[in-house]
Amino acid sequence: MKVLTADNNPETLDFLGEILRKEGFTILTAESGSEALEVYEQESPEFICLDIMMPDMNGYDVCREIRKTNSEIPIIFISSKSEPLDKILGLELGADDYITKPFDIGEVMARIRAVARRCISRKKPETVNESFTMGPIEVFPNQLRARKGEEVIDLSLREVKILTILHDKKNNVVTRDDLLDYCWGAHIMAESRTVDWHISQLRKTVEDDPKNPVLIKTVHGVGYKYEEDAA
Amino acid sequence: MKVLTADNNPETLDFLGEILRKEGFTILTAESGSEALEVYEQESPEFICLDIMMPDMNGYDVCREIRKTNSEIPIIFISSKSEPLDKILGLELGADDYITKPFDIGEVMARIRAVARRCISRKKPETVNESFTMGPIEVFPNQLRARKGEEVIDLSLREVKILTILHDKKNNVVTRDDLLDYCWGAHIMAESRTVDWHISQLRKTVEDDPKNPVLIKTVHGVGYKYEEDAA
DNA sequence: TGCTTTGTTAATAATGTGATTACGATTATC
DNA sequence: GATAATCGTAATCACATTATTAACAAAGCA
Repeated sequence: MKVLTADNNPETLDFLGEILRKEGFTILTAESGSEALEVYEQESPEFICLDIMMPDMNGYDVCREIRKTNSEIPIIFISSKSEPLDKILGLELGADDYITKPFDIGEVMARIRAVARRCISRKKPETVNESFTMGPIEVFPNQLRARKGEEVIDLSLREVKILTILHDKKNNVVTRDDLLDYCWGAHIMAESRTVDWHISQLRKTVEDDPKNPVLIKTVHGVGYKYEEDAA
Repeated sequence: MKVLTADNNPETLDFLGEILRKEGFTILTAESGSEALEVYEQESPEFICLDIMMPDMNGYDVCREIRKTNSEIPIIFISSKSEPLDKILGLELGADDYITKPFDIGEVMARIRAVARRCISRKKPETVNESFTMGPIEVFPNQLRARKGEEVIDLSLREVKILTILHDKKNNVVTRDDLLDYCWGAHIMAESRTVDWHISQLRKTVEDDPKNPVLIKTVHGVGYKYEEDAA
């Protein structure tokens, strides 16, 4: 498993890295916030340990940046900032744990394992060709694609998520709140007509006749649903 | 969300409970390890906070016991044992976090939220196709549908709620106020013939002969009722 | 019978929905 | 590096659906 550790102190980096390597991890390092982001982009680590006080970009911002596009990857802060408010901020930014320096290396490992257990073990095997069918279309979630007859439809991540949850909850009504929770993340700022807009867009690409949707039916006053047996 | 907190100190329990309640959680408490297990079995909480030093069964053992059958439920230790080895043990037993007393309540909340974010949000949306039967019809609340023989009837959310409460209180009279409370929300403005109208509409779709209702009988001067054994 | 309660209809009000448009942020292209 | 294209979000409007109310007819009860 590839672990990215970012800390402006090379010694800490070495120390942590050595221990982690012994545990069987592959280590990527960064000595600044922006370097951390670069490595993240290029190497796609599966786990991130972040210091907070780093030159040119602090750990909070790195976390915020990563969480914009990736709510899955486990992030742990390891910082000498030990005030409760610092910890709260870190955790609210979407980190999974916050460890203060000086740390006990055993505890760090235990915490990393605890977080990894939660995040990694749950990861479903990413078979590229996984698919499910919804009436006339076949959706390939990992490819962000769908196929309708001969036609290939490119989908955005969000659209795939919407289709996925509708498919998972087939025949049941899915409320807008549910959709926001599952497709956007529970903590989005405002609920508006955003969901409607996306459904509308989706219907344009997916439905044969967007005016008379077959796949995504609207349930007035409640939400949307997909009916499996709409023959 | 139901949270079980176990601590042998009632004051800690009260303190934590109060805060958690303010955050919108439903609180279950236990003052000993065995009590915690009992409550866990009976109430199926979705989140557990465990003290370690408790009479008759310590938190480690409670955690171990629960993890034997449930690797999903988030567990957090909140203990005054602050040695790294204690923390490591707790985390290796399958806990998701370990907080030492005295704790900062904000940090505790942030950590609970962080863990919950991971564990709960990932929960697979389950398709629950529950149903109940009322005489000749079968109602699927989550689908906003009913089936009468071969016929499928689409229902509005309100209609489903009306049917549900009538079914729940079978053979008892449900007053209009009850219906307003349950189907509209306790604080609505309207106190009028609105209920009657909805019942009327419902009978049209649901009853074979709306003039001679079988499912929804009116009880003059009181309200409506559904009789289970109206053969 | 006389009074109250309930059922039904239709008019009106309230709200939900989807298309269009516009905007900001990010990414791609030159 | 500046400009254009794209994507997600927000705001708005027109339209459709649903809810509420009033009015009156019908039914229940004393």
